[in-house]
Formats: sequence, structure tokens, C-alpha cells
Amino acid sequence: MRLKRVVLERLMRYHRFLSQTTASKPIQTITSAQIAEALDIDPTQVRKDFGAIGLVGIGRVGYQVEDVCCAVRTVMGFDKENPAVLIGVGQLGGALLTYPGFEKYGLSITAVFDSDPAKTGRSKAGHTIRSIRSLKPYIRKHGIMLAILCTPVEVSQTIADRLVSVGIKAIWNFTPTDLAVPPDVLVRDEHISLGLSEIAYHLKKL
Amino acid sequence: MRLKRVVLERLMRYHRFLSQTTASKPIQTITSAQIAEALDIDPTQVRKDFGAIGLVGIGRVGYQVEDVCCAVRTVMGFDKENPAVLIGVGQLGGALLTYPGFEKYGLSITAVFDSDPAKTGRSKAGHTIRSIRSLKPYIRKHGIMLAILCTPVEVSQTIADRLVSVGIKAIWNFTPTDLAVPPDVLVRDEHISLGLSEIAYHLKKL
DNA sequence: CTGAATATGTGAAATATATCACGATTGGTC
DNA sequence: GACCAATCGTGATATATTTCACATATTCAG
Ligand SMILES: NC(=O)c1ccc[n+]([C@@H]2O[C@H](COP(=O)([O-])OP(=O)(O)OC[C@H]3O[C@@H](n4cnc5c(N)ncnc54)[C@H](O)[C@@H]3O)[C@@H](O)[C@H]2O)c1
Ligand SMILES: NC(=O)c1ccc[n+]([C@@H]2O[C@H](COP(=O)([O-])OP(=O)(O)OC[C@H]3O[C@@H](n4cnc5c(N)ncnc54)[C@H](O)[C@@H]3O)[C@@H](O)[C@H]2O)c1
Repeated sequence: MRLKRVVLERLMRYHRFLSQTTASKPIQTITSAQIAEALDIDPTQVRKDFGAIGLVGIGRVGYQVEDVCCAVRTVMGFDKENPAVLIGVGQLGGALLTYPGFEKYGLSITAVFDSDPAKTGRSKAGHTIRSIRSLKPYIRKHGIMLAILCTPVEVSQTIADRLVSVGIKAIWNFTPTDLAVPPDVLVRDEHISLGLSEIAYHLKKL
Repeated sequence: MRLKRVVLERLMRYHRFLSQTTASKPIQTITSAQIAEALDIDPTQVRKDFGAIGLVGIGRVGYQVEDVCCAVRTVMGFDKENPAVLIGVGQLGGALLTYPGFEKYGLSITAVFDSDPAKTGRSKAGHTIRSIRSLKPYIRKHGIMLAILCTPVEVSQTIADRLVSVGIKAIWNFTPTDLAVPPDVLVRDEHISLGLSEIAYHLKKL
């Protein structure tokens, strides 16, 4: 069965926690209770998630850390390289572009685009910023499936339409709007501002 | 009853959609079906959410756009100013700092901190970068309740501990780790990388 | 003024997600 | 080698969230 989004995100959190933990102190095995404790999740949930990707633990011992990391990476497809284009090399786009942390999940930004003539042609973090006019040919030529969208919100639907028209299969959307795309295209929203709903409400209730 | 996180986020999306829609074409009223269509949500859900914050619509007409926006802002506490400190003025922290879009939700970054001696004392987006050593006194003196965390992940728990010790009430966490804090402190995680779980999995399944 | 059409508001049902309870398995101890 | 304690695996249960179904309210046409 296809894994749900909530499961995928927890798997990623397990993976990250284990990577961070083993970085400082090498350990062979870990129990569902230890993971659950650190991530504030129910231990049963951890075991069910592990079961869902075929991991089996050992009674009285727990799970092999190595196995868990490996299984997560394989199931999620982190071993596969995903070439991506980044559109809109501004404040946020620039930060994402220079961030080295995405590599280990298989993300590789191969080209970046902007509409600002003052930026195109220039170089940023080892990438020459290309004109937005060359977006479609580039995607078509290289068979790119993933786009990272960091433009102003006003143009994001227009760009999304263009991306869809050249066969993009996933959009990582950092612009604060709900994009309309065909059902076979995945839009993953990273609507940062939404966090403020929870924060403002919490602070108001004090 | 206290509103749940999922409800708060949908309310914010309604608000954002209405703001964006009315910006281009002024309209008086809108139906739950129209909102639902644009945001890919069930219309019943929209009505229930509206009901939860005391909004009543009119049969055959819908809801007053003005009323909706107003009610959301009030309930969420966007009218109240929330002074905040930002910690870690790097790529991402810098992007957040210069972003004007948070203002309308009441967020106001009043001071920024970094540990890098090459950065402290310098100015960025109208803020003088302060030494991390002055963090605790500043928060105490100004009664700050909210911190935005953009440091390297290695130090984020340490900083979080310090924040808690001076009485911070909410942390907007952009660092990829699960912070341990007392139950009365809200941590809102903006774990950007988690998006890659959904994306990589989707692309792998094609 | 009346009827048809279109919205809302909401209890009931369905679905999704998380937690509990407990038998089965393993490792260490005496 | 037998017992004890800790841990897994999982069906049953509980909770959360979404969707359905429909009574009620409102507009507009004729
Ligand atoms: N900066 C943040 O902290 C932050 C936070 C939340 C959301 N966002 C969202 O992320 C997006 C980018 O924000 P930012 O702060 O980087 O803005 P920015 O203005 O710094 O960058 C936008 C970039 O997009 C380019 N651009 C404009 N039109 C374009 C087009 N048609 N094609 C290609 N490129 C185009 C601009 O030249 C600019 O380089 C915005 O939608 C913003 O709402 C940003
Ligand atoms: N840049 C991105 O696109 C991105 C994406 C996802 C997550 N993140 C996370 O956001 C955080 C910041 O990322 P970044 O790219 O801005 O990194 P960065 O290195 O550009 O910035 C980090 C800043 O924190 C400062 N700092 C270090 N130790 C500190 C301390 N003890 N106290 C105060 N300040 C301290 C550094 O001097 C630097 O200015 C990281 O945890 C990163 O994993 C970043």
C-alpha cells in the first residue's frame, strides 16, 4: 500500500533523529520507546511505521539503527538523485540554493532561473542564473521532474502553469498561495506563514 | 473550545485566499463552495470552520468577505503585536528578517542575535546584529515571548534551553531537530526538509 | 405572492489516525 | 536451563477529522 504523508514525515523524522544521535554517539540498536521519547510520539506508532516499511525488530533489543536508516532511505527514494530547477533567486531562493542539507535526500539543484535582468547571467553559489525565458527549453531538454518555486506570489500560478505544460511532476512551493495543477502533479506547500497561526493563537491565549 | 492546529491553518488559508482574491477583484460576499473549490477543501469543512469562530452566512448568498477576514484576524490574534527575537542571522535568518509578509500577522522582529563576531555590531535590514551573550538580558528586559530560531542545528537545543530559562513562551523553530521544552512552551516546527519526504516518494513512484 | 433554485448549519456516518492491551519473543541472570 | 524483565508485533479500541445528507433559510423570476 502507498504510504501516507503523515507516515512519510514521521519516517523522515526517525531518520533524522537517528542520524543526529549516531553522529555524536555511535550506537548499534535503538528501541521504539527511545525514539518515541525523543520525538514525542507514541512507541506503538514507531513500531507500526517501521512495520509498514518491512522493518522487524528484535524482542528485548530493539531495531538495528543501520537497518532503519537504510530502509527509510530506500523506501523514500533518497538514494535516487532528483535533479531540480529553482525559480526565483531572491532572499529565500538564495538561502535554499546555498543550503547543503538537502543533498543527502537526493535533491540536486541543476539550474536556477530568474526574471530580473540585473540577476540573470550572474553567478550565485556556483550556479549561473538563467533567464526565465529559458525555463521551458531547459526542463524539456533535461527531463526535469521537480521545480522549487520561490518567486513573488503574484506570478506563481503563471509559472506553475508553464511548469505543468512542459511535464513537471512535482512542485516544491514556497510561495504563499494555493496552486491549481492537474491531479498527477504533486504540489508540496511550504507555507511558512501558516506557522504564525499557531503561534499568534497560542500567545493570545496566555 | 480551543481551536485545533488544523483549524487554525485552514482559517489562515481562507484569510489569505480572500485577501489575494479581493486585491485583484473587489467582491462583497463569497460562498463556502467557492472557497472550497480554490483551496481543494470540502465546502462543509469551510462552513464548520467558519461556524467555529462564530461566523454566520446567509442562505443563497454566502459570507461577507469583510466579516470573515475580520473574524479570522481577531480570533487568531493577528491584531495584537507580537514582538520577537530572531536568533542566527545566516542565509535563512536573513531571508526571514527582510521578509515584509509577516507584518500583517502581527509579527514584529525587534532584535536579532548571532554568535559570529564578524556579524555582531553590523547592520542587516535595519537591525543591528547583537551578540548572543545579550540574548537573555534583552528578553528579560523587554518581556519577549516569541523567538525565531535559525541557528545551526547543533546549538539549537542549547539556545532553546536558554530561551525557556528566561521565560519565552513560543519558539518558531527552523532548525531540523526536535526540541525538548516544557509543556507550556509552544514549539512550532518549520522543518522544511520534511517536504522532501513527500516529493522524493512521489517521484520514485512514477 | 409563490415556487424553484441555491446557500447555510448541523447531526449522523464514514474515514483516518493514534493509542491501548496483551501474547510472543528475546537476552540476561542465577 | 528456567525464570524474569524488556521489547516487539498487532488486533481491538479510542479519538480525531472529514464527508454526507438533509432540514432550513434566502433570493430571484414570473
Ligand atoms: N523571504 C522569506 O522569509 C519568505 C517567507 C515566507 C514566504 N516567502 C515567499 O517566498 C517567495 C520569495 O520570497 P523572497 O523573500 O525570496 O522574495 P524576493 O523578492 O527576494 O525574491 C523573489 C525573486 O523572484 C524573482 N522573480 C520575480 N518574478 C519572476 C518571474 N516571473 N520569474 C522568475 N523569477 C521571478 C525576482 O527577480 C526575485 O529574485 C515569495 O512568494 C514570498 O512570499 C518568503
Ligand atoms: N538555508 C536553508 O535553506 C535552510 C533550509 C532548511 C533548514 N535550514 C536550517 O536553518 C538553520 C540556519 O540555516 P542557514 O542556512 O541560515 O545557516 P547559516 O550558517 O547561514 O546561518 C546560521 C547562523 O547562525 C549563527 N550562529 C551559529 N551559532 C550560533 C549561536 N550559538 N548563537 C547564535 N547564532 C549562532 C551563525 O553565525 C550564522 O550566522 C539551520 O539549522 C539549517 O539546518 C536552512
